[in-house]
Amino acid sequence: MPNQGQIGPREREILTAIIETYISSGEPVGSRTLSRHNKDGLSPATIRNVMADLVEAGFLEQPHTSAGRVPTAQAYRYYVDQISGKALLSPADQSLISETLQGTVDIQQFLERTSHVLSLVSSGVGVAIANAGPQNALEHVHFSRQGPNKVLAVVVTKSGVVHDRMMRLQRDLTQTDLDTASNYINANFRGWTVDKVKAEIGRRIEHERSEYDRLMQSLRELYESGALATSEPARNIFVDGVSNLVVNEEDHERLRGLLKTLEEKQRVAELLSAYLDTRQEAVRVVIGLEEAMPEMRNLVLIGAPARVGEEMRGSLAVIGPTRMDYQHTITAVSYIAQLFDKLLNENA
Amino acid sequence: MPNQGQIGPREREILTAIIETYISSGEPVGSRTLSRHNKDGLSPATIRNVMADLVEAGFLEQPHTSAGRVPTAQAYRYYVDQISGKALLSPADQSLISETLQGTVDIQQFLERTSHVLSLVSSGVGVAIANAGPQNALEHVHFSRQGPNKVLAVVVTKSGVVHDRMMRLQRDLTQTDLDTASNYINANFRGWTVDKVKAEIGRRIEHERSEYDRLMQSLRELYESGALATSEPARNIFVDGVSNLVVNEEDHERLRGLLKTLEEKQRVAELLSAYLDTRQEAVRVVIGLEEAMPEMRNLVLIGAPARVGEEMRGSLAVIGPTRMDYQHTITAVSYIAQLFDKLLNENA
DNA sequence: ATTAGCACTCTTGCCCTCCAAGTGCTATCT
DNA sequence: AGATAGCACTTGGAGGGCAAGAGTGCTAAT
Repeated sequence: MPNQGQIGPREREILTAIIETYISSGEPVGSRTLSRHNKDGLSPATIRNVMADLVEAGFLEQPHTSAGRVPTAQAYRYYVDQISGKALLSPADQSLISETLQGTVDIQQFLERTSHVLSLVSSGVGVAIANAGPQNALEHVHFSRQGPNKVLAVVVTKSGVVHDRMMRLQRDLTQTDLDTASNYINANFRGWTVDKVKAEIGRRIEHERSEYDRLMQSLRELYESGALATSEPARNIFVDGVSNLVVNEEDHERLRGLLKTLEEKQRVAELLSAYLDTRQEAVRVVIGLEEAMPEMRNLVLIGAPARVGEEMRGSLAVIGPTRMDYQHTITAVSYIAQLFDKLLNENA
Repeated sequence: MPNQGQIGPREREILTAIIETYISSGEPVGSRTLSRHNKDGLSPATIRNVMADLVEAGFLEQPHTSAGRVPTAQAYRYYVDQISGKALLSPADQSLISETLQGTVDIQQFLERTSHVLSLVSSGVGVAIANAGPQNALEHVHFSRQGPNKVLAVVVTKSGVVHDRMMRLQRDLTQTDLDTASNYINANFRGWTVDKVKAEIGRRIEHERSEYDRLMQSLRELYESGALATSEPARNIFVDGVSNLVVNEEDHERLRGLLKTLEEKQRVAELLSAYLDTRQEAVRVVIGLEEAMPEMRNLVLIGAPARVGEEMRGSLAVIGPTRMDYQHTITAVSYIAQLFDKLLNENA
């Protein structure tokens, strides 16, 4: 990080102007155009001098000798730090967001709409994830016999997430067996976290070896078929607005790779969890995304964790081009993150 | 349709050769190259004559005067009719497909994997839909109180589809109220189709006006909150492999529009339901997709209905470029459609 | 009926030139 | 000393001309 100290007020102003011009135009910005569009009448020559310094300090680079300057990742980083927390969301966007999110019936739908509206108000891809971690408290389970050896397990957690799972058992259990089992689980373990329930049931069926206890046999059967697995992560990952990325990407091969990655929702989830700390409160802007995934060069992640209910946490983010309206997007993400908790408690 | 009769065996052979060459090369095919690559040593001049006839008959067109010929939609149509039912799926693909689909736990997952594998074996977008029409027979319902005025409704149909829905009621019902209601519904209506159940409950609560019947009040409350709505169609539509389309599309604006449409799964569903008759048995190839959706120019739909269980029907399809390996894709779609019923009955 | 020949058309790639935009440097101004 | 004006230099992109390649239609010959 050379010459960080050289950033005085004049340099900062010019750097900001360059970045904003570049964001809106998409083309390398030169000293002349900048001097024209900028209100304070600095001459091109002066600006050139400052630009040279900024190149030196690592904030700008030039595609080739006689072209304008383009902001580097470092410049975006600096810019984002400068503007953070300054903006207001337009009333239009506010109402678009709250109208879209109002009246959702469950978390999945809420996440889906969140990702959608994120992609609408930004120029990037909207992502919304519920970290369906096993830390969720059990509300109740329900088993229902669907046919010979076929059982449907429904696991509901306090936060309102539903996991349904059709299973094939080794042995055929009657509906009465199943009801006995679910009553047992609900009576004993309501409020426990799902993984603790799982562990405890495992312990009990291990301990209670008597082959003649019908309940224990049923439990064992259900346990071994994975009745309590809540991990179907792909169901709780929503990605929307991929088409937004088409505009800024000229290289077909790269675009294809990018879309492919975004289609593998699991990888998107990894990305978020790598960069978003669920304990942090504010919006986070990650600028060098290509370090984690090379196909994501020139993309930034603007994300925030979101608390839902008591225990359940989620993340939401926009993945968009470095050339994006940071101010607007950051504000939008922050706004939705704040709504998250409130709306879900209201509606669900 | 002018001059359809002009298609003799010679013309047909040449037309087929042109189409296949064009599919594999992607460039307008001229008489010279065709005469070289085609085993029967016809001279370019002869081929030119035939080509002229084929242009006349509407099977070919030339982008400009001195370029080769390109097949028209009519040509693809003809070609597909010729080759239908001729091919075998490669063992590699067969095992890829069955390995992917084996071990699925529920319909959603099955559909998801189907769309994925369809996109893998073709050069297009894989689509799988469960027509969660209200014609499904009710297996049982289950209501569970999640908090003040908050109720989770789970509706399970015979075919194993689960609809869960978090509702907000006007009045607060106790879990006992809810259990009474669900027992009532399960005892009286098991096996009915969901829409008939809905209609009948509507009739009964209308008829039984006594305000003092607690059960009826609960039912009314649940009914009015939409407890029996099974229509969250977007949950049962899976689209995968959009990135495949990037390769063949050079115009960014069109590509963007296309992706946008594909992201609106509802529209994809409309497309399938417009062109696929669930009563038909075989694979259907639709060639002029732009008639229904202008952004889908140069795309074809290769789809088939799929029966699942008894009543439940679904559709699966590939949406890909006109320039695709028809033989291969048709066979794959047909193969998976046949597997559909079998696998789901086995596993679920 | 098929083919060979030929003149014609059209696209593509290439090279060349010109031009606009931008730069760095130096001399000058305040 | 900082800001500006002037100037020579660089570079990518747009446009024009040119030759090559591929393809066509037509006519005449087999």
